[in-house]
Amino acid sequence: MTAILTQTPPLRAASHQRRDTILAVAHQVFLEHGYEAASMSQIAARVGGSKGTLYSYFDNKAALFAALVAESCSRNSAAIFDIPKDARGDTALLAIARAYIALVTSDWATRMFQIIAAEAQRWPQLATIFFESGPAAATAQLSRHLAENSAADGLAIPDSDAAAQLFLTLCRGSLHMRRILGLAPTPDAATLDEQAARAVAAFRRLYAGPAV
Amino acid sequence: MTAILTQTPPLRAASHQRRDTILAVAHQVFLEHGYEAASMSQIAARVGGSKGTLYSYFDNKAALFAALVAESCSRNSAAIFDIPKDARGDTALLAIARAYIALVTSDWATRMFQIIAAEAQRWPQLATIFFESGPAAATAQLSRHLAENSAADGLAIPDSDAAAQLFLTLCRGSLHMRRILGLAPTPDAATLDEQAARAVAAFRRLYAGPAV
DNA sequence: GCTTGACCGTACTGTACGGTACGGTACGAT
DNA sequence: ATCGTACCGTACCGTACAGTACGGTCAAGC
Repeated sequence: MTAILTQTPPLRAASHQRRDTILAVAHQVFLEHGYEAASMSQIAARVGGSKGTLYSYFDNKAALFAALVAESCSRNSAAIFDIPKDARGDTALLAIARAYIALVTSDWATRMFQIIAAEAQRWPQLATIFFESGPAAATAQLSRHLAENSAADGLAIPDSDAAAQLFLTLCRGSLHMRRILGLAPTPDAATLDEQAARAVAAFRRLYAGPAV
Repeated sequence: MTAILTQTPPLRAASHQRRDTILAVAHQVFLEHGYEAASMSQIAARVGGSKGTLYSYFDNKAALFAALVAESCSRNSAAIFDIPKDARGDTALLAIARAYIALVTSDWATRMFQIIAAEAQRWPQLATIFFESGPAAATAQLSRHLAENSAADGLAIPDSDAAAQLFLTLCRGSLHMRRILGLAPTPDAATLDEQAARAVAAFRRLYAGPAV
C-alpha cells in the first residue's frame, strides 16, 4: 500500500485546497494568540474540522507554524520592489521607502516579528527564514538598485551594501521599534509618507557630494 | 491581627533580602525560558525554597514578572549617560553611542526585548515600562545634551528631539534587529566601536552646516 | 516556655494542552 | 456493489502548569 507518497501532505494531492484553508486559519490564530498560546484544538474548531485532519497534513504544531511562516514570508517579500521600472532618482527611492516602511510596520509583520523573536532562542531557523525573506532580501535588492542607479541619481555610493542597510535603517527609524513594542498604532498614509520623506532626505544628504 | 501591614510584601519587613534573591533568581529563569515557559516551581526550586514563600511575596506569576521588569529596567536605564562631564564634541557623542549600543545589544536587553515584545499585545503596560526607562529615557537625555552643546560642537540642530531619535536610530542600525532575531552574537568591543563610529560620522554629516 | 510568624516540603486541585485512537460517514474511482 | 480514503466527532492519555493547603521546623521576642 501507498507505493509512492508525496512527503508530508496526505496521500491524495487533490485536497491541496484543504491545506491552504488550514494554513490560513492557523495563520489567523497564531497571529492572534502567539505561538505558545495558540492551541491546535482551536485551529481545528475554526477550520470546521477535526484535529485528526490537522495532524494528517502537518506532523505537529511546530511543523504547521514553520510551514506557515515560510509560505507567508515568501508571499510578502517580493512586494517591496513592485515599482515602475522607469522611476528614477528620489521618486524611486521614495516609492521603495514607502513600500518598505508599510510592510515592516504592518500588523502582519509586526505580530510575526514579535512571535518569531520570542522563539528565536529556541528556534533559530524560523528567525533565519523570516530575516532572509524580509530585511535581507530587501537589502540585497536595494543594494543592486543603488549600484546601478547611483551615478545617474547624483549619489556617490562607495559601498552599496552598506548604503542599502543604512537606507533601510533610516526607513525604520524609531517607528519600527515602537510598533514591535505595541506602542504605536498602525501608521496611516500620512505617517508613511512623512517617514519615507525623512528617510530619503537624510539618505540623499549623506551620500551627496564626494564619498567618505 | 495584622493591624497595619505593608502592601503585598509579607508581614515582616526584615526579610527584604529574601525578596531580592527571589527576584534575582526569577530574573535568570525568565530570561532563560521566556515568560510563558518559565515555571514558578522551577523558580522556587532554584531559590532553594518553596512555592508558598514565592506566593507570599508576589500575588502571582504576572506580578512577579512585572516587579522584575520594573526594577531591572530602572537599574539599567541610567547607565548610558555615565560620561565624563567635561567630554565635548565627538568624544562625548562617541561615548554615548558606545554606551547605548552596548546596552541595547546586550544579552539582557535583547532577551528582555524579545519577551516583552511577545507579550506586548496582551500586556501593554510592560512594554511601556520597558520603553520609558530605556529608549525614551535615552532620547530625552540625549535631546537635552544636544540642545545644550550643539552650537559649541559645530552642529546645527533645529529640533533636538528629532535629532536625538535619529542619532539613536543610527546607533541601532541593523545590528539591533539582528540581535533581537537571534541572528548576531553579542558584539565584541571592536564591533561596538565600529558601529558607534559609523553612527557619529553619519550624524555629524547630517547636522553639519546650516540646518535643513 | 510559650507565642508568633517566616519558611520548608509535599501533596493536592483544577485546568489546559499536544497528540492519539477509533468508530463512523460521504464520495469518487474501479 | 465495493473499495480506498479524506474527513468528522469525540473521547481519551499523559503531562505540565498555576495556585492552594497543610503539617511541621526553626528562630526571635516577650
